[in-house]
Amino acid sequence: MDAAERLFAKNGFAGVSMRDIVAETDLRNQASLYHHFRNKKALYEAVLQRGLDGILMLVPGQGTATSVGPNIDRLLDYLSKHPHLAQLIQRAALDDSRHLKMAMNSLMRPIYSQGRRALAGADQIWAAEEIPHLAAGLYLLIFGYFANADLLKTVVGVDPLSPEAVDRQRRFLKVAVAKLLGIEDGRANV
Amino acid sequence: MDAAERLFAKNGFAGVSMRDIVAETDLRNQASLYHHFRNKKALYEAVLQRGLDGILMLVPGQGTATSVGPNIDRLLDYLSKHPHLAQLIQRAALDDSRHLKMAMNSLMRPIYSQGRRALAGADQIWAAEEIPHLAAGLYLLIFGYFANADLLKTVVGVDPLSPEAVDRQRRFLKVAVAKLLGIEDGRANV
Amino acid sequence: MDAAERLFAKNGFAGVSMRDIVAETDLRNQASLYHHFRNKKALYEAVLQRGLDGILMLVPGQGTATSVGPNIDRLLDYLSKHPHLAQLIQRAALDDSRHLKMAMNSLMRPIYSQGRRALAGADQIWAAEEIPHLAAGLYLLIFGYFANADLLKTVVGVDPLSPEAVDRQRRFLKVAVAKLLGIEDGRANV
Amino acid sequence: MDAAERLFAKNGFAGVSMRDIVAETDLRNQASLYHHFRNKKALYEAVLQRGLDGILMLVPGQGTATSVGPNIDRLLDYLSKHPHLAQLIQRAALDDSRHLKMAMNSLMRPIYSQGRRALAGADQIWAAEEIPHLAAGLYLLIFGYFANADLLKTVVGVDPLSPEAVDRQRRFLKVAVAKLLGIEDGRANV
DNA sequence: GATGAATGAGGATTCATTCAT
DNA sequence: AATGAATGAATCCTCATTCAT
Repeated sequence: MDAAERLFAKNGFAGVSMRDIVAETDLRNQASLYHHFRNKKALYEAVLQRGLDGILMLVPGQGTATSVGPNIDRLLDYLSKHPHLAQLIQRAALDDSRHLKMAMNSLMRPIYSQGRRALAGADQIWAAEEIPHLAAGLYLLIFGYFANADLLKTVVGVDPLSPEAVDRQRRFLKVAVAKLLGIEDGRANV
Repeated sequence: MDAAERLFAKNGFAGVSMRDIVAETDLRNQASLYHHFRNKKALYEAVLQRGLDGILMLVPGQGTATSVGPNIDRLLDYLSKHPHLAQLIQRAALDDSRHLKMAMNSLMRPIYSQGRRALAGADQIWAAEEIPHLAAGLYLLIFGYFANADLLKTVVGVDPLSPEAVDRQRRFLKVAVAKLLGIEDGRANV
Repeated sequence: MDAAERLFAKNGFAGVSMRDIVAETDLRNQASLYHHFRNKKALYEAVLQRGLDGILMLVPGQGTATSVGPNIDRLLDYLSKHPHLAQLIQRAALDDSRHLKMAMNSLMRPIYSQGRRALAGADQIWAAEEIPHLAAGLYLLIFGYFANADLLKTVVGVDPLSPEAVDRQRRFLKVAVAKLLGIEDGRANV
Repeated sequence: MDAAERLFAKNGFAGVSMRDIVAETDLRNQASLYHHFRNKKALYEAVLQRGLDGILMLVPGQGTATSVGPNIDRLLDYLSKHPHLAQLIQRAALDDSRHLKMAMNSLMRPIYSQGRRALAGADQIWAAEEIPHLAAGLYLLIFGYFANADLLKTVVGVDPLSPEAVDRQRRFLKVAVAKLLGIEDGRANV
């Protein structure tokens, strides 16, 4: 349910009542919801899984050799089109990280493989033990921007989800990632 | 109240009841809480403000010229000693970003000033309009690591708050920030 | 429906939901139940009536002269083969005694006639006004054993429905009834 | 709570709602009830325990040599003064016999000791293995009369709780018990 | 300053039942 | 005859808050 996704993203699991959700629905009664989902948690998990699935479809499957750049493009496109998603995931991470374990592993895979490639190169930027920190950092840079869009808006005063802002963030991210991954050609494709 | 801070950080405002808080206290009655705080929201805001104040004491006041490096050190020390704080702030950002506006402005000030100094330099890495994205990115890299400690633990399998992990993150951050700010001396002080 | 009988016997009318009943059925939907019974009460009454009918077939029709002994045998056989029945009836008696009035009248008839015969004899054991108490007592001795089988099991620690226990109860009842009805030949047929 | 006792006795655990109970109380709100009892089950068990305690105070403690007769008198007095009690216990026996185990053991103790005394006598009426059946029978005769008062009323048409009826039942019980325990002097003290 | 009791509103969930298919 | 979906009312229980003591 789209309504549930928006509400859970904005208010968190505990901050949303079944009443609230039903109120944004054609259904006239909470009982009807229970016909489709066994309970609130089941609804929440369905919403979360749907969101994660959408993201997982963007990242290449295991074994595929990829560079990070196109992944960034795809992620930014998707996240800016699904503005609640990053918040939903951020909240899920705070509430109960187990829900996200599988999805996160998949998400970080390309970063790891890219990191390993960097390690194989001549100028080792990162030690092997630093790769998880790098992966976490890239994840935070990408998802955090959208998850904290509200905060950014009130602090900076500009809508971070406007196409122009997203484009700026895209350019920023490309350069930043290139720098972090040690690809010297700063403004080129990564 | 320390108990309240921990609970709000772990479960969010809506996910914590006055009863939960009282249960982790010497107080035997919810009514006693109302002697110290007008209502739940007042308690929450007091907790949040106390947390933010601790952080704001770390960053230099307006007008002080600072480099980012020492700030990173101070922040990492403080956040690793107050493990709930980053979560509390992340939740506050998701729940209602207005609470954080002032604190965020102060936090980002040194980054802005550093960014402006970079702009004044010969090799302009970032355009003026990208400075907010840079500031957000640095904030995410620093705070996000702690806010998502639970997630990191379940994904990577290592406690991100152990002294060794924090040290690794410190080294990683220093290098990353140096790269992002265009200070070429990668492993040096930033 | 056998499932309904078992459930109503174990949990009482209010303690059983239509969902519970459907769950123990081939039917996949509660709506299907309403095809066969107008509502929950109708289902309950059908179940109860079916149970009572089975018992009423055991006791002789009006006007038939009977001794109590064979009736006891038939009742014990039947009740031990339908272990829920006594509970169902006991619950019905507690919930709404009107349902049982007719059945009870029929059940007590042989006791009354036996009692009247006793009254006609030389040694009047019971006064006419005591006959209802006697009838109630015999009813309690016979049905109560099965209705309280669960309690007996937890208190005595032996399954009261095992063939051996039922046989003991049968012998006990025969002697007890003989004594109460004033038939001196204690261990003989009553 | 007296109101709860009456309601639970009449309608059973599942047949009584917290609303119903509150409605028969000075309390204006269900929440108040939860201040005194953790949940519905706790309230029910408190009510049941209070009822059982009242009965247990009537039967002599362990080791005390007693005859059954005075116990019958005391029980009849008490049960007729607390008309819901027998129903409550009967329902508890049907719902979950474990609640009653201790109370039942205490109740049946005098019967057992009396039974053992009978066994020691010259004319053994009951075999040792029949003693539990005898005890159960006496229990049923005594408590069943009150537990099934409603049923008796609709069948016989006379109020079984009227003083006259209780007196009749008392006389009936004394004779019946004397006969069952093999005390020949039918109308004498047992 | 602390506590036990009370309370109205709302929390999630289940109830018996109906209706279109 | 059977089912999936819907629904209003009721279920138990928790919420934040207040008040007298």
